[in-house]
Order: sequence, then C-alpha cells, then structure tokens
Amino acid sequence: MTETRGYHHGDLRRTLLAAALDAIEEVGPAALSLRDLARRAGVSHAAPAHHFGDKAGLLTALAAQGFDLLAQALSAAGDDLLAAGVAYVDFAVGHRAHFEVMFRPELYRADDAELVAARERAGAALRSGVAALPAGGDADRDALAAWSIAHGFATLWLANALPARVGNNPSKAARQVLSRLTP
Amino acid sequence: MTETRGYHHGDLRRTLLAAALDAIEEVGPAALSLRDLARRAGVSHAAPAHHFGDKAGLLTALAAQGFDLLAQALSAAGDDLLAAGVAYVDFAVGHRAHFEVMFRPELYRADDAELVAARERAGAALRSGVAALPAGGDADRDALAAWSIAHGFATLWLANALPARVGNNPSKAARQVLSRLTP
DNA sequence: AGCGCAATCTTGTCATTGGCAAGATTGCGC
DNA sequence: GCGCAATCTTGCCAATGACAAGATTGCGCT
Repeated sequence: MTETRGYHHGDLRRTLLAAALDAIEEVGPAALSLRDLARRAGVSHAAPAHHFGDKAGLLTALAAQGFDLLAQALSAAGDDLLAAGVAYVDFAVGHRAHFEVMFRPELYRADDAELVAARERAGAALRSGVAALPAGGDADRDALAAWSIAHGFATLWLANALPARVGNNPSKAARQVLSRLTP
Repeated sequence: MTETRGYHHGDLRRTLLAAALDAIEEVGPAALSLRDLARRAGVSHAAPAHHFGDKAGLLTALAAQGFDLLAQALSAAGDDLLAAGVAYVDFAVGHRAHFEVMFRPELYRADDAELVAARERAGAALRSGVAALPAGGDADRDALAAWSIAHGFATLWLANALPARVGNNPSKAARQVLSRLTP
C-alpha cells in the first residue's frame, strides 16, 4: 500500500486522512498539524495542501466521512430506539476522532456539498431510528430528547467528565442511561 | 478600571480573562491567541505568560471560573430537576466560552487544585438538583440521564447541529425536551 | 523617608506552523 | 511517443507560543 515510494505517493489522500485520525486521537482536532501529517506520510510539508487546500479542507473531508460512517452505523442498528442510541454512543467512542470533528463546525466548511449530503444521510438514519416510538407523545420532542441523551452521554464520556463509578464499558453504561427514556 | 495606564497595568489578569472570553466566542477556544489577547489589553506580547504561564494556564483559570459560575447557577435553580436542567442549558448558551473550555480537558490542566475544587462544587450542585426524584428508580442512572440530556441538548445547540424547527429560544426548547424525563 | 526586593511588564529571540508561489517529476490521454 | 495536467517539492513569509534577560514600579521593612 505505502510501498509506492516514487515521486508520486499514489494514495496520499487516504494516507493523510488515516494519519489525521491517529493524530487527532493523540492531540485533538485543534492541535492537528498538517506538517506533522506530512511527516507521518513521508511527504513534503506542502503536499497535504494540494489534496485538501488547507486544514479546514482536510477536516471537512474527515467530517463528511464521519457522518457517512454514522449513517451506516445507525442504519445497521435498525428501528429500535435503544439499539440506535447505543449505536450512536458506540460510534462516538469507537470513532472518537471523527466524532470530535463532526460536531465542531468552526473547524471545517459546514456548507460543503459532500458534507451536507452525508450529514443529511445521518439525520435521516437518526429519524428512522426514533420513528417507531409509542404513539401519543410529541414525535419531534421525543426524537430530540433521544438524540440529546445519546449525544450528551457520548460527549461526557469522551470528555472524561463522568465519575469513575460509571465504569469502563460505554455500551453497557449507555444502555442503562438510555433505557431511562423507554420505560 | 482600565484607566491605569502606567508601566503596570494594574488589573491585567482580569482584563486578559475577559478578553479571552470575547475572543473565544469569536474564534473558539482552540484558535485563541495569547498575542491577540495582549493586543486587546494593550500590553506586550509576553505579558500574559507572567500571569498564566502558558495558554493552558489561562484556559485552566477560565475553566475553573466556569465551573464556579455553573455551580452558582445550578444552586440558584433549586431542587427542581426541570429547573436545574434548564439552568444548565441557559448557562451553556449564556456562557458559551466558559462552557466550551470546561468540557475540553485536553486544552487545560485538569488536575489543577483550584479547578478540581470548582468542578466538585458544580458536581455537588448537580447531584442536589436531581436528589428530589420520584423514588423507585435507580438514582445514579436517573442523575446521569438528566445530566446527559441537558448536556447533549446544550452541546448540540452550541454546535448549531439542531434543525431550524427547534426555534431560537434555547430555554423554551430545552424545557420541552427535558420534560420528556419527568412525565 | 528611603532602601531593597519581588512582582509586573517589555524587548528580543527561536522553533514551529499555515499558507502561498514557483519549480520539478510523473503518469495518462491522445 | 508527445504534451499536458495532476502530483509533489523546495523556498519563502507572517504569525504564534515559549523562553530569556532586562526595565520599571510598588510594597514592606527599618
């Protein structure tokens, strides 16, 4: 894969995205350095700019990829609200770098066409996850409540803000917390 | 207040913290520039370092201040769960800069003594807000669910991730969503 | 009153970074 | 096999964070 070591890298764009995920998990999306990515990929310091324009361009590509992965994860979880919520949290923990970029729109171009499309796919998957709710309630309110509780738990987990007693198994803890919504 | 314009500023520490809040609301906590703060305060580029050591030191002070303000806001909201939740969201929206720093521990020194104390005060206020819950449920789970839903809604609101139909009144929207927890 | 000293602030410097411009190399279409 | 555009490199500049060394000031102590 990375054996092509001529003047042309051959697969630099994907290599840079993968390196960015590693770097973001180490230092966070804000402290990401394009030059560091170039060093990790073994190319010159200006090579990334050709593929992504600037740092915001790279993060835009990463965010779009993230929304796409989230849409897939939510679709795979099916129509069960609890399963969708757990899938949401699992995605956040398992794709921490993607998740952290996705919900920091000041870091990327939120109006990018490809990104908007991916985000809408994820939104549709989210809505279909809460479609099968017990009738009688306000659907909008219930959907927003479900999204909020899953997103809040995931965010607090990633920020290391939760007390130790919650344990170290995000799926299990998330299932307990989310079950509060579906009595 | 800022009329003392001798060699010594007189109130530089507070001035820098206030300038930092403005700057963070404009460009986010990661893009904060110490040199920009120094320019806003009318001092030399190295002056901030004397009061805070480095950028992480300034953000640590800001986070501690934020947890303190949050503790006050939650205490003022009383023991009602819904009121506490709305107060949490109101704090996030009304003190956006503080809130964004507080839950990004990679930006500051999370083991700072003053900060740990303030965070524990906020945690205590949070727990007392959910203490008066209908008996029968798991208290830990209910507290975590309440925190998650309030935090998630606030985070999604700040990230501009919510659909337009939610409106532009965070308190009102938050009250509706939070009421899902207390039927 | 005045002296010393520490706190406060300034100037100067260096490595790192993002971004731009110009040039080198390569692979692909014709 | 030729031209050309895509890809990558080298070189450069301004901005930044951090550090060192020096200037200025106010406060405590005698």
